[in-house]
Amino acid sequence: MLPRTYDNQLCSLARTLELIGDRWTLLVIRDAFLGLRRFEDFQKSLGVARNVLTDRLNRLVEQGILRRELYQERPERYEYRLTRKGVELWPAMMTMMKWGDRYLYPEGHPRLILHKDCGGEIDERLHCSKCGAELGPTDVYVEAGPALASNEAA
Amino acid sequence: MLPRTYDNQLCSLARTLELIGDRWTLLVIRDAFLGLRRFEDFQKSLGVARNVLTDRLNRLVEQGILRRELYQERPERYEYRLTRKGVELWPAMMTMMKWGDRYLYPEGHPRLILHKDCGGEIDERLHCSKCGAELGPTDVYVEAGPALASNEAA
DNA sequence: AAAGGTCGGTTGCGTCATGCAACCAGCCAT
DNA sequence: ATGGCTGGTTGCATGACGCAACCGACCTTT
Repeated sequence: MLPRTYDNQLCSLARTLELIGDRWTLLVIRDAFLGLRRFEDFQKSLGVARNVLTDRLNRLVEQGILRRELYQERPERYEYRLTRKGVELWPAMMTMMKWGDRYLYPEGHPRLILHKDCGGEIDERLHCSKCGAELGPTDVYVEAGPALASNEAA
Repeated sequence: MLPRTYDNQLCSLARTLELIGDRWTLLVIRDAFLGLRRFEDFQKSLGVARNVLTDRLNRLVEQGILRRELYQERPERYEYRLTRKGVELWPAMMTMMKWGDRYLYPEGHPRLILHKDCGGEIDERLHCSKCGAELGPTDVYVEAGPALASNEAA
C-alpha cells in the first residue's frame, strides 16, 4: 500500500503519511522505541507477514528513520535502530497513543508511560502529570497498565 | 484496508491506527479541520475514489469522530462535522504535520499554523513560538507557507 | 560428517481492499 | 422535459497483503 503518493497534496501531513501511514510502519517504530532491534523480534511481536516486514524495514532505512547496524559478522547480521529522525517521531506516536488511551481504553490504559524522575504519568500534551516537566523519549519508562496486567505480557 | 485489526496488540496506538491508520482517513480529518464539510468537497480536495470516501466517512461517523448534520431537507443533505472526540485528534495530527515540516520540507513549510493572538508560528510541541502559549485548534489560523504560495491554492 | 537449529530473508499463490468510471435517485431551475 | 447539482452505489480490474514454504549462511550437537 505504501506506493501511494498523494501527488496533489502539498502538505506535510500527507507526505508524512506517505512514509509512516500504513498498517504496520508505525507499529514497527513503536516496537523500536520499546527496544526491539532484530527482524525476528519485530516479526514475532507484530505477527506481520515476513515479506511485508522486509519491505517496511527497507523503506524505513531508505527514509532515514531506521539505520542498519552490523552486530555480527559471519553471517552478517544487522539490527535496526532509530535514527534521530526516527526518534523525533516519538511525540507524534505518543500523542496518538494518549488519544487512544483516552477514547479507546477509558477504563484503564494498556501501557503506562511514567516519568523517570518522579513516577508521574505522561499527559496528553506530553508533560508529566505530577511535576509538569516536558517529557521526551529518554525521560520515561514503560510499564504494563491495568489492561495489560492480567495478560502478563512482556 | 481498515478491517485490519491488530488482535494480538493490546496497545492504544494499535487500536488508534485501526481507526485512523489508513491511506485516507487522517487526510479526511485534516480537511475537516480546514473547514470542509460536504462529500463533494472532500472528494475534490483529496481525489479519493468515491466509494472509498463513502466508506471512510461512514466509519468515522460510526466511531464517533465525525457526526452527520442535516443542513437541508428535500433532498436530505448532511454535512460531516468533527465531534469532540474528533477535535481531540488535533494534537496528534499537528504533531505529525510538524514532523513533516521539519524533515520533509526543511526549506519552507507548506502551511503555516499561526497563533491568532500574536501571529507566532506553532512549534513542535504545539506552543506558540513567539509568546509560548499552549495552542489548541481554536487558537490558530492557517496560512499558505512558502512552499504553497507559488501554487496559489485555496 | 550428518543432522538440526538460528537468523534473515525470498518466492509463489490466493484474497481482499482499493482505484476508476459509469450509473442512479432525489430534487431544483428554466 | 431537460439539464444540473449533490451524494452516493455498482461492477470490474489491479495490486498490496497474508500465508506458508523454501533457501543460504553459519553454528552446535552427536
